[in-house]
Amino acid sequence: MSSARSRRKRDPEIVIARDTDSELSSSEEEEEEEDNYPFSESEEEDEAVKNGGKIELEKNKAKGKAPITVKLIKKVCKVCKQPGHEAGFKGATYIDCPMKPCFLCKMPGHTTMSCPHRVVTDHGILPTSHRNTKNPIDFVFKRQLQPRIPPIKPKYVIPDQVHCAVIRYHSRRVTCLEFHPTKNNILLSGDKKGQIGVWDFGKVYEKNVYGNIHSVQVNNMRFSPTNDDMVYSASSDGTIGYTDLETGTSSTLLNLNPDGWQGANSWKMLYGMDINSEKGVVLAADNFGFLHMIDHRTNNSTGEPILIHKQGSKVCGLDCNPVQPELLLSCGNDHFARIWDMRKLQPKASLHDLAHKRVVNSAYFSPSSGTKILTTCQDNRIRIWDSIFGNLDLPSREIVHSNDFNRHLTPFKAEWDPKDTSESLIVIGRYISENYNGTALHPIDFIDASNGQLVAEVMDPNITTITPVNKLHPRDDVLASGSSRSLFIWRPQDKTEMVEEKKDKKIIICYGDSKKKGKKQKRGSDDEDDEDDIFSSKGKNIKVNKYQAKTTKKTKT
DNA sequence: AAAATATGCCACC
DNA sequence: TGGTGGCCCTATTT
Repeated sequence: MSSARSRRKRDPEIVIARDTDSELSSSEEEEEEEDNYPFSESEEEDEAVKNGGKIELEKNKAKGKAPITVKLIKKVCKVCKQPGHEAGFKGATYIDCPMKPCFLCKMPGHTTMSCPHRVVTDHGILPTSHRNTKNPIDFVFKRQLQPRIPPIKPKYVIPDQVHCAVIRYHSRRVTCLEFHPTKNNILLSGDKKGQIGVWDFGKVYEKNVYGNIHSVQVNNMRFSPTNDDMVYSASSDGTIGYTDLETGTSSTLLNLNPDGWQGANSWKMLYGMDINSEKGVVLAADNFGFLHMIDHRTNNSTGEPILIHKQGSKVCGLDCNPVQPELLLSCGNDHFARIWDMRKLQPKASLHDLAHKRVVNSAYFSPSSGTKILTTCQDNRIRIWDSIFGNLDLPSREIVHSNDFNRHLTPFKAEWDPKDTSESLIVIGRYISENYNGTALHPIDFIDASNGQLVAEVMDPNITTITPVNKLHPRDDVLASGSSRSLFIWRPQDKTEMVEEKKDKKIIICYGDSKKKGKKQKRGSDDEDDEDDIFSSKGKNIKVNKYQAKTTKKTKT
């Protein structure tokens, strides 16, 4: 029990609900800095390395002394297998393999530690050539649309404090999030296993998990524009589900694998999905490059699938323009984001192809005017096109940002703040960690897309996992994050404190792990009788001193 | 506490 | 193009 008390002392704002787990090892850990870092100065070792390691040295034979046998295991870098250096974490700081290009900007000649994009506040914008402003449409845009966009940027409100959380809510990692269109405290979450969670984070304890909708990962969810209770979901099982959140009843609107498993080469998966309410269609795209459409009123598919990306390549995302219903944006594994005219949907008939260097995880029109485009690419760059009416050959800005592909992680996607009328604030999780007072944490970055400035980096010492899934609330100053199997709700610090004065404190609920859940899977919804498991892994007792989201400076080591 | 494993999927040949 | 190998700051379990 003393451990629980001491944790509270360190982190007074967090109340652990249902703390049945009393064996939290009190945290004497960190800062032990066992300096065994394998750059040994010993002659023997140097020689050993020269000789290719793993050797036996026999000394002083001639002098008749007993032979000294020294066995050395060859120390090689786990990344490049070369001796002389080692890559990996040293404490909370990751040492790159010098033989590899920089893990952040991908340029050779330096490592991530010394990458110029790592330490600067503007995250390294790469300016592109000057825009062509002679375009007449651009002129119209500047006269008619631009005045609506306020010239002065609002002061950003950053939700930087964990307000509440459900730990290990899902049994597999979270893949997508969606806020309810009208109920402010309802968050939908999809996971790798195909389950969809409905969480009332206002009441914190109220949650529901639907496990019967999909058999594998949910890639996208959208509420019906005509009925708040109904949700469309696209899954790697090749189906679009249509679920009533009140009753849990679900129907399948589209099934791309009606004949079941015929091998990996033919199994279709659905990724990007969006709804065009003007046209009354649900759009979804598969991993073979095709776009599928479903009539939203009859719930029947309309027409044949259309090839919109390279044949056989995955379409990662779809986005309908919020202002111009004729405009559709897609992105995919063929390294392109494409702008489409809905009236002219046919192969190779896109209005524009936005070239990228790697897979494009996401592409979004800006939320209010629909005139900007934001993409997230696996080449560790966020790209912004400031006007779809201008010259689209090159992005207006490229922002170097750590959001690599990793098979174990849900792909990173930069998301607009839907409340920011200046259409500049974006949020995206960061892959690489920073050393925050001895703890490796992966922050969530708020970036001003208009200039590449890092506005804020938010993190919580209890969240040691990478947080690739983030969504900003459409109306409130709330950030929802999916990190591994857990969900987090962030609110601005000052507001949180106001709430705390009159109400209780932040609550973190913890549920049992997936194994335990297996025994009573049938009940699907409430597993509250499961044993709690409070931050059971490394994060629980980390000592991190006060940090400030807006002005955080990394502790360099 | 090191090692396995779950796994998808992208890059590359 | 299809097959194969990597897997270069994962998370979790054993």
